[in-house]
Amino acid sequence: MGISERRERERVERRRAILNCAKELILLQGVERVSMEDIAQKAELSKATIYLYFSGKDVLLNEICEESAQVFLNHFRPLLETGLSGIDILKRFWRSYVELFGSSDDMIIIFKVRNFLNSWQPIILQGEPGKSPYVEAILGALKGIIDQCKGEGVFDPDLDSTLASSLLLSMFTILVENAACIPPGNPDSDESRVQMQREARKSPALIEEMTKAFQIIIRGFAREGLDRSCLDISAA
Amino acid sequence: MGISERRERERVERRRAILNCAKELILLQGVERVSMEDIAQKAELSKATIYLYFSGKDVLLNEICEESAQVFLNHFRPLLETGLSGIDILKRFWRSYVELFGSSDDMIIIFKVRNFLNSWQPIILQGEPGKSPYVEAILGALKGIIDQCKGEGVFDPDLDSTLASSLLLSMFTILVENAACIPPGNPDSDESRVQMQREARKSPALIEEMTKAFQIIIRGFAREGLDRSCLDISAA
Amino acid sequence: MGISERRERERVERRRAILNCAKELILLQGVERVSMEDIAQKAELSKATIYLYFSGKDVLLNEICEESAQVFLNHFRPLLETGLSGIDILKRFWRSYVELFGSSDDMIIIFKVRNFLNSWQPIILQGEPGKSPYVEAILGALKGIIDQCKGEGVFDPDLDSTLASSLLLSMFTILVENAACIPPGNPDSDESRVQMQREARKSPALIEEMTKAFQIIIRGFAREGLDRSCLDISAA
Amino acid sequence: MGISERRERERVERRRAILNCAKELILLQGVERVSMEDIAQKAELSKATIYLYFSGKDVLLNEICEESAQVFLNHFRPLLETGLSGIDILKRFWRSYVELFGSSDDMIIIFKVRNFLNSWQPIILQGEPGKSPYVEAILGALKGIIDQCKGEGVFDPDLDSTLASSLLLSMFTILVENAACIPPGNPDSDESRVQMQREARKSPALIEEMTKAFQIIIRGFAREGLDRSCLDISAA
DNA sequence: GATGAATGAGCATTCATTCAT
DNA sequence: TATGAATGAATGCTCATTCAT
Repeated sequence: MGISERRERERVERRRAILNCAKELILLQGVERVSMEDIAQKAELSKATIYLYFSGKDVLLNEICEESAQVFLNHFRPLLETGLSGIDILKRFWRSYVELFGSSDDMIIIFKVRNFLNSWQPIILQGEPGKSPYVEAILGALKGIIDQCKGEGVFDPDLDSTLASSLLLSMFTILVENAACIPPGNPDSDESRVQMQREARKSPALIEEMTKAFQIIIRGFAREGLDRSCLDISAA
Repeated sequence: MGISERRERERVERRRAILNCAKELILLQGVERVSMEDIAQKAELSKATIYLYFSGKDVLLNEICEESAQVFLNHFRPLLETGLSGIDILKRFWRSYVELFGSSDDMIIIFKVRNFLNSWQPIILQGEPGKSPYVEAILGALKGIIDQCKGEGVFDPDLDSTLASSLLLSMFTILVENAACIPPGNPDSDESRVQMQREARKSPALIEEMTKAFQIIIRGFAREGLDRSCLDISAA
Repeated sequence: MGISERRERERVERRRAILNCAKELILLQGVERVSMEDIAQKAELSKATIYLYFSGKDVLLNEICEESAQVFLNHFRPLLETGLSGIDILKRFWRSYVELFGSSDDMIIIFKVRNFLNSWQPIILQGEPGKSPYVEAILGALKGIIDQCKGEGVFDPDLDSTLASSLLLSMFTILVENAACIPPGNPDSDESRVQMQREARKSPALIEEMTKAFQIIIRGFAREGLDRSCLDISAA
Repeated sequence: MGISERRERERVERRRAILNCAKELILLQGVERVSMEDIAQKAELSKATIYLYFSGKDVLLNEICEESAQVFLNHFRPLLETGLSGIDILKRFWRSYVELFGSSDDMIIIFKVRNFLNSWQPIILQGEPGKSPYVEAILGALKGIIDQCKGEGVFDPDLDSTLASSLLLSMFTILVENAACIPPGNPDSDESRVQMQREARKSPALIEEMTKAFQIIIRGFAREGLDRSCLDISAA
């Protein structure tokens, strides 16, 4: 009776297992160094089995990206309906980012994979719409927040919100790329290197650095003459 | 006596020839699609000969990057000794960037290759120092300009100039990546696609877009309360 | 009692369903492009189930061929007991072939699959006898007709009827292979391509071409000095 | 001085060696079972090296076919300029075929590979002209001979020479396919199987069989009422 | 100094077949 | 009886790098 449900559950779990292995490897070696072979080995499956769950490498990578994007989206989406001011939403959006950045690998994954998949395509304006709905939802949400800030007189009314959200996202990408190679020490093993990176991402110094960068961009968005204190990210 | 000099000169020329061929191919196909085979063929040399001049592909790419960085550096370095104010230097630095961006391929090369090489290394804190002196010199110069702006009370005194220069450079990278895929038309051939991109890079719309992005970052750097008009990039 | 019969009936029907799906796919994609996966999907069964009915791909294909051969056989077998002269039987045999060729896909199936299966086995002397009884029955009937024609003084008494029937069958194979790639137009979809081919097989031009080829072979079989008019296929 | 010549010679020899290995394997296992890996192994080279000489598998196979076609062409081309009657040329053409069939593997190769390459394309009317010049030259020559026979009143004036040459070539293909699997014995090894086949191709029985088939087709081409003795292939 | 030749290791993808349930 | 899941073995192809000449 529950047999098909169990099957379905197992299938979903296996899917997740593969995705997790792939994520792990991406963190370990970088997207461009991960092969289907590697993923299969890590997942203790045959290569062919991977293709049972994902029709191709690009699909798998996109799925990974989407999964992480969904995590991010779920993490900050509630903010959008709080009735808060745009700048407050943006501040909390940032806090979400930093939190996830420290506590999970998802932020690293999103931007690393995205950067790889789109290495010869613009980050925004993907060819086929709907292919990466969650990533696009993040972009859309970000743009919405910026527009709200403009509407509320916090951001420069002449600010191009498409450009602005693109800039922000790009900044995230760069922060991720930088963060991904922070530990300069001698990693005993691959596993430990990932662990070191995870630790490093929680370091107050790094977070402060990142926040500074974000702060700069936000200030750049601001309306002329605005009292800067209301942009202060560190403040609650 | 002049024989060894001629040898050396020829060697340098050959080096440059290889680098130029590689550049051309990078523009034509994108960094990740260029193989040593391609470069050798274009340079009308054997693959093995390439290895006589460059110990490996990464070294070759780094050198390419360096060469373009040198061009850029030479282009704006005179500015540094003009005795102008920091912000004026920065404005002219930007103009240099835009000029070169439109007239030569070097800006594309620098950032495309850099982005490729460092896809698993930090843009800033490279492992072995001194490996990319020209790129670092640009970074240094940029940092110097920012420091000067800080000193002159134009930029926020708390601005982390290392971070700031890194941010700027990252922004350049993104602009380049975006610009690289602008022509959405039907390229008849690879050659014509490169040509289309070259044309596109001169388009006022693109330059305006880029300038907006730069402007945002600069505003983000500014000291609180500063009259924004003095940051206006478009102004002379 | 009726239960096991129903079981058996269902089994037979399922078998046929699988065979029909496979046939469809063969027409759609060509024998060499059809995988067990495709067949299973089309039959709305699992791959493993297919193996419950057929011990392997080659057995399945052979069965397909047999089924079509049976259709052909049933179509022309009544002729054999009509008491007609050999040459008249042969003419009607040909008419049967052309009719089936135009109206069903069986002729295409027989010869395409046969050609594929035997690409490394002789068409005639198969290893294990009795493996393809219907195909052999066709060959046998053909041989019988030719022998009758010999007996009736229409065909060369020295004609090797085994060779002759083999030649005829080979000719059919070639006609099928040629016919399979007739529509040079732009097929909107696989389905429409099959439809186009079905239409094309009814075209008078193609039938005339095929008849010419058949006529040539028949003339080659004829007894020396025979009045050719009695070999005229087009005549009733 | 002769160094580059030696290089070139070696290159040509290597090319030939690869082609010969591939031919051997085709005879041994059939075209469809031969992989680039197999060829490399047999040639005692790495797979990559094969790609140094042939840009792809299809190119390699086509080359093999062309080489054999060239052998055939060179073998019978002198006939075309002898001023002989069409039917005499055809007879000698046939003798060329039989001779080569017995003494070399080329006839087997041509028709096996051709049959494979064109498994879903018509034998005649290839897509891109000039891709297989030698094969096309053979077809053309055959058509020319048939036309000459028509002109000389030996063949039916209504004979469609394109169809006729296609039929002949198809017959050759079938003879080859059949001959390729003649030895029904137990081959001790792959090598010995090929050897057995080579022997079998010289057997008078097989040659007689083939000649009969050819004779039938030729008779089918003949003008009505023609004295058959002049078509006798066995006669000088 | 230059190069033709060679290659090992790798990659994404496919497919007939098996087996526990 | 039926199947979901798994896989081993291929397959065509690429590329940075090496080395004898």
